[in-house]
Amino acid sequence: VRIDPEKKEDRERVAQTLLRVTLRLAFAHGFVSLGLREVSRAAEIAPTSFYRHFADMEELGRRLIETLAGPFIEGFVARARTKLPGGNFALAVASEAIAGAVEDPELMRFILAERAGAISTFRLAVATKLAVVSAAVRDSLAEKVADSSELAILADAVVVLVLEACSDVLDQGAAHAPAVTERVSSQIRLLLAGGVASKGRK
Amino acid sequence: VRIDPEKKEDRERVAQTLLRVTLRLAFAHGFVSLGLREVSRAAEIAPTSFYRHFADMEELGRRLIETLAGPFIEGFVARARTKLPGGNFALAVASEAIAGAVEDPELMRFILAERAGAISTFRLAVATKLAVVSAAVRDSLAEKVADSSELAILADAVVVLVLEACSDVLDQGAAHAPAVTERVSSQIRLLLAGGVASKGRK
DNA sequence: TGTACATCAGTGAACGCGCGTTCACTGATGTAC
DNA sequence: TGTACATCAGTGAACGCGCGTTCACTGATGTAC
Repeated sequence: VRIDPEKKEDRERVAQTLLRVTLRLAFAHGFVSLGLREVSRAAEIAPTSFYRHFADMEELGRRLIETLAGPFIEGFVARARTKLPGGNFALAVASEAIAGAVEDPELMRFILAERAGAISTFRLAVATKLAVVSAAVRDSLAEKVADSSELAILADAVVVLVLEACSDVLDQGAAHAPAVTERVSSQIRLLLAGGVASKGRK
Repeated sequence: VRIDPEKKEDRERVAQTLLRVTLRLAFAHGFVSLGLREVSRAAEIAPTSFYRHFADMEELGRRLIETLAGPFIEGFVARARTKLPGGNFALAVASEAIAGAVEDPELMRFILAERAGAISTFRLAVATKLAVVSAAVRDSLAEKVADSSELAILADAVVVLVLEACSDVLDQGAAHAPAVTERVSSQIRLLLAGGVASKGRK
């Protein structure tokens, strides 16, 4: 017995609705405060139908990270790559990440909140997704910074500053995106200037 | 009718217990997931007694930030100050903050989680407390960095990096505190090297 | 082509449970005079 | 000193409510032959 592709699409659509609706509700009150019934109600399905898609809210949360947060993060890394060559990749990542935060604030808030939240499995899963960004920044700096241990801490610092900028944009509104981008760009430039200078010293 | 100082102490002790117990439970499951009955049970008082101290969980949360998080943050700024003069204040803040995270992981997790969490009033309140750190770092750099706008973004970047280091220590355990301190110190040094270098350029 | 059977998303009823909150009461302590 | 009264933290009983979960069922669709 094979699966009808049309039915599969329907099923997938409901699951996506549950994920999206959860992000919307989590934006206001936080993911951990949400219940299966609250989410089902907002998605306009019966509470019992929830189980056709997820075993519980924890699994839904894991799927949020895997199917939405992961691609979202990889997306702005990919877009930053298309800006090369000829630019500073770290600055491109910052600007693309901020654009992502403006485009999908609910998803960005979820990533920021769970990255620092109390649920350790979520923290770890988000950190794993963000490691992609850190690695990409590291590669982009490999030519400019000789010391490989310095390379890693520079890249990680860049990622942390970029995430902080995204958080600022969420709090201050999309109108402040240019100012926040300018600010984080300055921070990254200063940081990298230090890294390059330290190479020069050697 | 005046208040007996001894009774006042008793009352204060119960309130402190509620705050402490909330931090302990929030460390595991997150503050927003906690209920008044759960907290009261852990504090070994009747659920109805909760109302003698706080109107609801939200007020308890606000008091956590005001009476525990605030002094905690001011504490490591103050300790960093005593290390001066003769040292780099930003590095002292980093090392004292990490020491604070090791000493009181539950409070540090609460600060980190609510700083990035979904409850906007908590985010704002925590940000206000952390602004003290940023301002202190800014003052300490005033002599080394000429440009005052650069000064502010440098100080803010330092604070963000320090908080990230605290988060790393919570996740990796106190044993890694020296390594994490070393790492964040390097990041701060590179950042400040860039700041000082940019001053030299002008 | 028709018939019997399998799969599976969605559902309503029902369950036991823990929640936040109100209420009236207790008992220890302090104040007035 | 004694007596009457005020304050106030703590409590147990009780409430209505929403929760997560189980269950048996429906109906649409796909497969076997």
